[in-house]
Amino acid sequence: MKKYATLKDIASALRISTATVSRALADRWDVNAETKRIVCEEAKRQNYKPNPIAKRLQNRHSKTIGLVIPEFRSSFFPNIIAGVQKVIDEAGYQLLITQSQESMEIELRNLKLLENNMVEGIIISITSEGENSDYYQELIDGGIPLVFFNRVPSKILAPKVIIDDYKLAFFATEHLIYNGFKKIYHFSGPTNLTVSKERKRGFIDAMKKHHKDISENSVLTAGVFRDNGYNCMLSLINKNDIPDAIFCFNDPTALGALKALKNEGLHCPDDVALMGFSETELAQLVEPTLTSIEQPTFEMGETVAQLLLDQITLTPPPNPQTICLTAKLNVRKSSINLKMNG
Amino acid sequence: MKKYATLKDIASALRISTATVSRALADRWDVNAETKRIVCEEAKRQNYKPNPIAKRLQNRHSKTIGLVIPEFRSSFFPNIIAGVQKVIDEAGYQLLITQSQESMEIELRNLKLLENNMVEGIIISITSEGENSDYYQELIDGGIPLVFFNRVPSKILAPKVIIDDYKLAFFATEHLIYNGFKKIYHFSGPTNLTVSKERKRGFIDAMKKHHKDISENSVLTAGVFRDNGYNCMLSLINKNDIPDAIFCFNDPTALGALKALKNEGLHCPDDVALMGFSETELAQLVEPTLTSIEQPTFEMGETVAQLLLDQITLTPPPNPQTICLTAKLNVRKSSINLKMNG
DNA sequence: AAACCCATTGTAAACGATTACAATCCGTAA
DNA sequence: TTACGGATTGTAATCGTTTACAATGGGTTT
Repeated sequence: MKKYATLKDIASALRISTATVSRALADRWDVNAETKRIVCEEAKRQNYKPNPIAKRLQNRHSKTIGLVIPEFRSSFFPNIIAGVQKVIDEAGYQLLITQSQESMEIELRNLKLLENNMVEGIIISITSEGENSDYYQELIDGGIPLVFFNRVPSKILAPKVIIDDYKLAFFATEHLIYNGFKKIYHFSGPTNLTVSKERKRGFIDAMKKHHKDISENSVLTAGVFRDNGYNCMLSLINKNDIPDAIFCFNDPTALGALKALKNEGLHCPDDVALMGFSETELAQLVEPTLTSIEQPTFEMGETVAQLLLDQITLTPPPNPQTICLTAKLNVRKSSINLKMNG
Repeated sequence: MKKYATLKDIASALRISTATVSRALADRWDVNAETKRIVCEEAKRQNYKPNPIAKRLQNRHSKTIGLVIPEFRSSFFPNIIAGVQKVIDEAGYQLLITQSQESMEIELRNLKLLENNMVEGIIISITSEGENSDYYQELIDGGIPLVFFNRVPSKILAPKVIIDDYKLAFFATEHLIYNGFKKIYHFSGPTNLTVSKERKRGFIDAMKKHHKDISENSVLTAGVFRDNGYNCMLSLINKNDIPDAIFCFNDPTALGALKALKNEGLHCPDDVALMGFSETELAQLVEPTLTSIEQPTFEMGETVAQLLLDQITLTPPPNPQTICLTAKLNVRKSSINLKMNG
């Protein structure tokens, strides 16, 4: 019936106390060398494995941290996970990964699941649906530090790792302007996300700076998925309101737009130039290759993990800071003005 | 100092025993309604959350299962995770996800990590590097059931979920043959993986059946990554040994080959037709779109999870069975013979 | 010989929850 | 009045491990 051998089993087999067995296995100085040998032998014989649950109950920390990400279908989040894992591993912590699938409800369930597993902290990028702000705050108040990255909530005071979405969107837009495109549109992300707002603001300010026409039609709310970009592009085509270039919220929406163009017999960048954001692996594989902003994903993972570890291990925990990483623009074929550059 | 409120805290605040508190919170019949009310009130006031670790220690199971996958950069494994998660969730279990990054060493570390977390079973797809067979057996013998999918070990007796790689590789090859391609090559996977062997066998048998030339040059060992396909293709081009069509081990290698072709100014399918396997999302996005075998990933996840739950919950556990799911061939542009079909 | 130290081991409490069993109180039937 | 049953609560053991403290026994010092 019993699956595991316990300290008690070893102790009774050797007719000594569990305390001695525990000490022997921990290789403590205050136990006889010969006793150690015998205990270790018996432990091996019984295939003893310490019960980590009992250990945790004893020393009251799980050495585990939780991760909540919206999805891992694009290469963006997996790369971040790799960075997180590296730092976490080195610190002797374990990582519990969950996936919210862009749903607030699943996110909430995941947070509770992690809480139930007594994680010592949580790293999270919020869903495109919105924030469970109340629960974030509850967790923090309850002693479980949260650290946000990429998609961060506005109202919560906590460490965050982001890139300067505003500046990069500004650059991206200027890139399109400098390339000679006239009618430039923006497919923006979910309205409730800060990143969406920032990128949109960057777009608008860049357009204004260069005195480009900008109407209410210039910005369309798309979303985060490929379908969103596809539908947006399609609606523009149907309205026959076709821009020279589009700065898309992210790569999936840009790829969706690209697909719509192809389906309707239009060409990129000849008819419509496209530009993505966040640099998924696909950007280099599609035809034409996609201009995009490359975020330092691995580094972002490392940074956010380190911030969380600081919250957990340092006393008192450092004040929440927002770290802003730099990203870079990768120019590829999808944004090159053929009319202008030959 | 103390982070969490415990039963004892509530008990002493109300001057009753922890037993009563425990029973009240569990909403048991044998406790006074008024007491229940008071206890619940006090619990809320102190923000009491039951300690799951203590619970686990008590009832001696973690209600957690582990998952080890090689990577989640392609959409293949993420889809499987979604299927697993659905079944697991419904059964009231939790999922601990780990990533072996195609490394035997990391896989071993992950297995130990899961073991230390007292998972009640493990779902695993082995790395392309090889199998930790001895440890798999040790875990199984130690009472932690393993269930394999997709990439399965040959020597271990355990439930498995696969597709009929042989048959599908056979079909895939025939598809190329029927399309009129003459010189057909195969980029095979890592030699130690069963799937590699099976797909290769399917390829060879199909070629033989149709009396196609097949030399030792016809099969090149590539690997699982895009780079592997790229390098293989490049070496063929450099040797000027260019086939009409290539049946690739998987989509990444096919995409790598595609990239090499493009770089060298060759065209697909005009010069070389390509065919992938396992159907990542990318297949439909690249130019030309990639013919591939579509595996029922979500269903595979559901199936493998159910097999594991059976092992855990049923007594006696059912005999290990190997379930073979069916897959389908999605014909796209990369394998259409333009010379033949106009 | 008394006092003390050192090495080694055991005892028992603790971590937070659950639960078999016993105990208490009150009302009611005999 | 006694005894019994039901409702409610408490006591204490248990899960597997760690650890403060006490205990033992032998050797050394004075």
